[in-house]
Amino acid sequence: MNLFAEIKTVVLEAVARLAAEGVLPGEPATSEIMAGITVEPPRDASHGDMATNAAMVLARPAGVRPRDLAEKLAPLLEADDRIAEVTVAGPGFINLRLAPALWHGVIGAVLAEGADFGRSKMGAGQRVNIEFVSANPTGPLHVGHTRGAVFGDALASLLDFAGYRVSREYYINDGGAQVDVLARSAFERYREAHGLNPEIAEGLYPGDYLVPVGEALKAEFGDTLLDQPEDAWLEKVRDFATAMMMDLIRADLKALGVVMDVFYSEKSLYGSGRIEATLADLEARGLIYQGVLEPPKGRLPEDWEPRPQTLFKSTEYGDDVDRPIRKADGAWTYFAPDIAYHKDKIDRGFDLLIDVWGADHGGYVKRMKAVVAALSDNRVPLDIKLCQLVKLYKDGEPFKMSKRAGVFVTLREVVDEVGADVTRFVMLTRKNDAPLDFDFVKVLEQSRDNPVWYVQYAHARIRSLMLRAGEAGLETGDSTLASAALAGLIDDAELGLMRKLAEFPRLVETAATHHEPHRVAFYLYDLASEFHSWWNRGQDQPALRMIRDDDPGLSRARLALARAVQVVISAGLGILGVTPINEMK
RNA sequence: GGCCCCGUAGCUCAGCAGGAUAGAGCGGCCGCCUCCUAAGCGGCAGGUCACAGGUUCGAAUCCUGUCGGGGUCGCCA
Repeated sequence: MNLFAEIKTVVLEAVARLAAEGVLPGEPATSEIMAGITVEPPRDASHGDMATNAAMVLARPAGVRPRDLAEKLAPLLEADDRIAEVTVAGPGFINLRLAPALWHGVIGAVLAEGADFGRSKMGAGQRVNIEFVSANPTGPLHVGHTRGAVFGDALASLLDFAGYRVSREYYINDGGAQVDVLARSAFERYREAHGLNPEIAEGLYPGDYLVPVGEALKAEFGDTLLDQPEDAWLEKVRDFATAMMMDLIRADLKALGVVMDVFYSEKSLYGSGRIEATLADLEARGLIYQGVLEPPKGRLPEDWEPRPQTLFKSTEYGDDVDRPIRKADGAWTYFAPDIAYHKDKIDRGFDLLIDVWGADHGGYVKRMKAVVAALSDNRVPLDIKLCQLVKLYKDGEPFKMSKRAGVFVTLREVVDEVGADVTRFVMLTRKNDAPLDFDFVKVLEQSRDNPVWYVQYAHARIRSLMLRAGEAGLETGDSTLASAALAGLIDDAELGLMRKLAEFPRLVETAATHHEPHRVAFYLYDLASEFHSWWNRGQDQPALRMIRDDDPGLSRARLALARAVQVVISAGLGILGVTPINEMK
């Protein structure tokens, strides 16, 4: 149920009737113009429950004045039972006040639909591939990855809720030089496991998370690799260590509540002919050539020298320069397998691709979009969401990470310290492209400026309320509450809360179209705020208390509203992957 | 220098598909617990939405330019 969509159809029908009666002269409104018609909550609640800009949008093509058109639309709208009052305001807004019963109906819808309230068919079953995390398999996930993991996972849930068929995917960078470095690093730990002194040379991974890998290598291979030249052991050790790192990463993700549908190996592309075939495809379109790039503008790198190389003509699709796909030594750049990988996603039939990257990869957005546009003949959109840095604090003090010493704050440490639910919610309290401050102390604080706690508190309060109601002899089952007579809910706080609940389905759709799960978190904060406010009105005015010993009917109505709030909080948290709590500790 | 992101209250940030008098939290000041969780609520103060143009009936929102902050810039991923 989406009340805004429902009322919008009323508006559109009224417009159609005017058109049929010839009241809309001039050119017939195009579908583009019609799409500009909105039905929204007005910014100022005193204007009414909903406002539509229909008259202002249609006035120009019709060649009439907005207010005149609004005056003609008004009586048609007022004729509908669901609309109690229509006023024309400002430059031509039509403000609608809905019949209270309509708001009351929201409560019924929430209680009937439960966790599915707000679920949308917007996506129409389109298939979406969301690739996220995709960290190099060379060590445990750290905080930066955590943000991407939470964002991608919540976005996936959001799109699923909005009616898309979603696949969560992780691209394993197991084909490049970094996994050879991993192998060499692990080999030193293998030597260490045999009682030898490891030589962690500059450029190797020093972290002691490789110590168990060394032990495991010893268990697997005994001492058979010890005196062998690198050629003999590199591949074995690399595959072994990569597999162990992926186990580690999978476990880290699981601790955060993230489960991937697909792990896609970069290495699997090598030797399969897929890279060559994809590049041949591009070549057939005239998009691959040998050429010499202009040096970058401005400050020239020290070792710059013009060099002919194999280039992809990404400028054909909006990039700034063409991009190399082979290194000087003839090996592929990382871009080449990435092209093949995205081609594979297109071939698997997805209608929409989403990549979630760290902001430091921003320079690669254009070339990736260019290649997907080229390979899909502009049919498959690719949206790339960049996640900004996470800055760590401990009670206001910046928390330094030293990557060189292999000391960095891992996903696991964050989750162990504050829990997966808190981690997830906090990671979504900023837009993805804004930097995020994460304070280990403040995220656990129990105060209003900690949104996680504040939202959870509302949920727990309602739980507590239901227990109280039960003790007072009131039935609190959903079916009982769903049949409550709601006409007594007329206080501003109550109507406001119902309006807020009615916004949820619409919010889900906007958040989904923008690929912005943080909007759900902000909505929940607002909803919680309105609930706390309502609660406290009962503190000030006993007549507004939710449990009224003298009026079981009204109590039931208010409990139904409270329960509906709880259900929507729970549904919203569900999208974010956060478990609602029932009791504050 | 090129490209990308950002610039909204003292601070941290929202701003819904361009809509009416721009919002919240923190900090400051003033109130509310014999009462369902005061871990909360209400109120007051605080803004040239970086700046200048443009499109529009209407711009914090879209376009161009300037300034400021961050990221990134062939053979790392």
